[in-house]
Amino acid sequence: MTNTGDAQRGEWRRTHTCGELRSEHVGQSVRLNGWVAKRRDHGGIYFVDLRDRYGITQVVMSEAVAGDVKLSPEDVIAVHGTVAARGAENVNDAHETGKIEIVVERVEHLSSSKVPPFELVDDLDTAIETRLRYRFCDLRRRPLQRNLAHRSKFVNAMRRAFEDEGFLEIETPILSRATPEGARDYLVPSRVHPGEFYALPQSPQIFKQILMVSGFDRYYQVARCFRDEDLRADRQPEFTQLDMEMSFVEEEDVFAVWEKVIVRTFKEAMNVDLPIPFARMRWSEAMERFGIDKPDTRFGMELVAADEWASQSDFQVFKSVVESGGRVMGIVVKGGKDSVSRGQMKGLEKFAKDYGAKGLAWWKPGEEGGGAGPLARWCEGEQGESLKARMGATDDDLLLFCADSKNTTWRVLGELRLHLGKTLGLIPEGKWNFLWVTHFPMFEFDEAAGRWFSSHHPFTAPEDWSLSGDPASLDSRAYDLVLNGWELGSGSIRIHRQDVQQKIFELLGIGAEEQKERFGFFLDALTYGAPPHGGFAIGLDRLVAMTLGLDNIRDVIPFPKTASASDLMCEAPSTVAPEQVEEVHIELSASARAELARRAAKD
RNA sequence: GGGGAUGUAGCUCAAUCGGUUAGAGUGCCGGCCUGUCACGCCGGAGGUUGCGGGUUCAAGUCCCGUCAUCCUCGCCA
Repeated sequence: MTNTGDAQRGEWRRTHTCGELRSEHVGQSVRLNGWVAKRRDHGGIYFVDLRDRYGITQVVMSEAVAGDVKLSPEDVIAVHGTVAARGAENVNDAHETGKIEIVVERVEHLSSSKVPPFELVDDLDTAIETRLRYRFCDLRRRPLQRNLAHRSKFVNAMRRAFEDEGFLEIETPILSRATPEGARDYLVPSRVHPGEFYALPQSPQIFKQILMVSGFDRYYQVARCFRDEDLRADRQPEFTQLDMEMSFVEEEDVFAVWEKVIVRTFKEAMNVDLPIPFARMRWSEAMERFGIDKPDTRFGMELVAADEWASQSDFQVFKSVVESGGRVMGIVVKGGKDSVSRGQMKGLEKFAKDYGAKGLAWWKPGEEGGGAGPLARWCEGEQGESLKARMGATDDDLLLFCADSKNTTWRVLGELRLHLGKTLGLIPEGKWNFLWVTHFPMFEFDEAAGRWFSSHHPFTAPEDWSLSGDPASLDSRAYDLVLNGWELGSGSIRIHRQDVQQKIFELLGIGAEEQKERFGFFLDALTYGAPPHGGFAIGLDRLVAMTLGLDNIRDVIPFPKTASASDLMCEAPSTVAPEQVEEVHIELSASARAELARRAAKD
């Protein structure tokens, strides 16, 4: 074996990748470069599986060649040799290159590897912590290489689709300014302006609206967004949106562009044909039928209103809830008489309580003695028959009810429905149920803060530009795109009238002074010829994860952070030199200093 | 900020009621082997049981604290 230093410069360079060679190449003299995936030493003959991101090719060394070769797993080597056909009994169908192998004449060591912290195999079950610490190894594994390749292909198809629709990709600042509403901002202290901070954008919202004012009537961007909030499986502190905005449009124009883009992307990146148009549903219908604003429409078991029945029943709990303005609703578990045991009912009751229910009333009409469950005694005779009729239930079913405030009832039954859908296996595979949810409420009242908040964001246009009536009853022109119960993205028709925008700010408790201070430039822009406009942004990480069948977005992000927003590989965040802190005019609090001292003492 | 789970060899896990020298598989290292592809056979190395404290004759095991990771509620316009 030789080292690269011995070789003529460039002589080691590959003629083919490790996924490329086939029977038709037999006889050719080739050079391959790659990582040592597996070694099988038979004494007189030595097999190596050579891996790169294109595939795996088996290379064979005779004793004469292998004699002084010393290979470790994950070493980077170059092999010079000849492509040979394998005998019929030695073909390996697991690899696309399995009909051939390389008979090696010379091996060069390009780089050696320490023993990796875990085996770089496809079906790995190593703790995510270790995988993230050694992400450079983890990313070498084929599943992650495939995920990122898929992501690239996906994003690329989207870009081409937007370009072909006449959209321009325009970049907006990462160093921006803090916004009072919404998520917590990531802040960057200014060196030049003592005591002042940039904020990383939660989204390019204001910039893209200003681009509309500037006349870039079709904008899009693959935009990185930052939100300093606690993490989840589908949430990272920095994430990517496919962001877009367009002028002179209404809802259906935005929907039509996205349907075109998504159909094309699914076709090009996955060869999946999606039917369009996607379904549309008003927010109020989504809540009433599914109890949630992002319904998974792949299965039934929809919520059914039982308020009327409740108000006529003798069950005081139900009756009083309806009288005090609450809701009584239920879901029917088909065949639940037998498929849901009494023990499982306990679990469902706890589940319901975890989501705020005071209890879970249930009834199995078919069980002997007029049915089982807490509701059975109120369902005798005609009462029971009318409830069954109303719910569309039979004696084989299980009926579950929640009686509470409107929001709690929706929530509990909506979550219960999803839970049962999953655990009872009611959700069919291979379906892509896209759904536009429209007409979200304009505002929500926050009891704790004692004021109104925008349901979407404060730039969302109202259905009624006059904003007359009770804020609670106003519909907005916000919309979400939902796929199989996941919220993929959201958008709205925006406010392009300065007077209306000011009114909204006032309603949100942002006074004239604060408006000027926070949004002066934006309100100003609206007075220089703002076209009607609207837009949408899709969470790319989620969409890519979904299309790969993953329920965690970590595996479509090359360098994700942990639940405590740390990067285990580069160990961010980190302390910095005291001078660096001073330079940006920052002083650490006593508690921060104490924490640092405590950690330093441990090390 | 709250709740739950986990933490033992490089990796994945086991270790009975608190009781001998903490085991297995895999990986790694050495030897043998000419057709393997989860190669095989023989041998070997490898442990601060996350960290700190406590209870006990005795702690991987029980208690308290702490750290990390995962899931989740709040939060995420």
